[in-house]
Amino acid sequence: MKVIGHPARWQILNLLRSGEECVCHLTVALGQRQAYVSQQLMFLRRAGVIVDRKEGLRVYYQVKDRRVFDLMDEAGKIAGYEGKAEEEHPPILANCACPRCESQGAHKHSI
Amino acid sequence: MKVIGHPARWQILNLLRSGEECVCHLTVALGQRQAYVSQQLMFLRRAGVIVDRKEGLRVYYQVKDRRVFDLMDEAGKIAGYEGKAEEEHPPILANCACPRCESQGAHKHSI
DNA sequence: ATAATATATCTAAGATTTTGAATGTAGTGG
DNA sequence: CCACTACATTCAAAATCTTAGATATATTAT
Repeated sequence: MKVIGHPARWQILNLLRSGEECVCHLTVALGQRQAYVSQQLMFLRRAGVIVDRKEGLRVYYQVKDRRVFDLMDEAGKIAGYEGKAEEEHPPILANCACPRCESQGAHKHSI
Repeated sequence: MKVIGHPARWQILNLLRSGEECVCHLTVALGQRQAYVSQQLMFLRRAGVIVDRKEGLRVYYQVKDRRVFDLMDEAGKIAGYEGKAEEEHPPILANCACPRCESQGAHKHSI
């Protein structure tokens, strides 16, 4: 319960709506230090909300039970949080070096 | 969010599933000091989850938006909390002096 | 007005959570 | 083996939350 009642954690979970993401991506998306994000991920992992999958150097996280999203939507609605949650997770970040973001839209050859 | 992620508050909300209850009833039901219960009620009130109605000396509370119960049920299910929430709110307490409890089942003339 | 009852609020100590800083570990490439 | 990268963990200070104790307010009765 209190697991998701935390801004950074809530944000992380929203980012995981579209599927699994690597720590580096989440770090860029949150605009926080890596250690901090890792801490929150540890919290969520220990609470059994997310699971990790290692692939080489990278670690990918995804939610264990997608019903948490329903819960978040419900909570959002009750709190009168108008912004439809489904839209707040841009899967591609311009300044992210993770594989997914690198491959797509990586036209940053400007200045 | 963190509003309901608190044992006493969660309990209070469960007690309010059956409708409005007075503070004295909630106090007996929780087995806590009156001031403590009142504090939690203040918390819930300020968070906009419950509303109060005064009637003479008594103050009755009820939830503002019953969808919080759906939220609680959802959360309970996800957390694997088997006990079906609907059953944990005995409306009548033997040792409660509030009007509702006094009127009914007040046969406590035994030892 | 005084007393009694039901509930509310204030305060501060204690407990917990959050956050930053430093450091540790595990894969990968040279 | 050494260096590097991506991530994890530990530790402690700072912020926040919880709770007990004392006290205040409002309503009713005398």
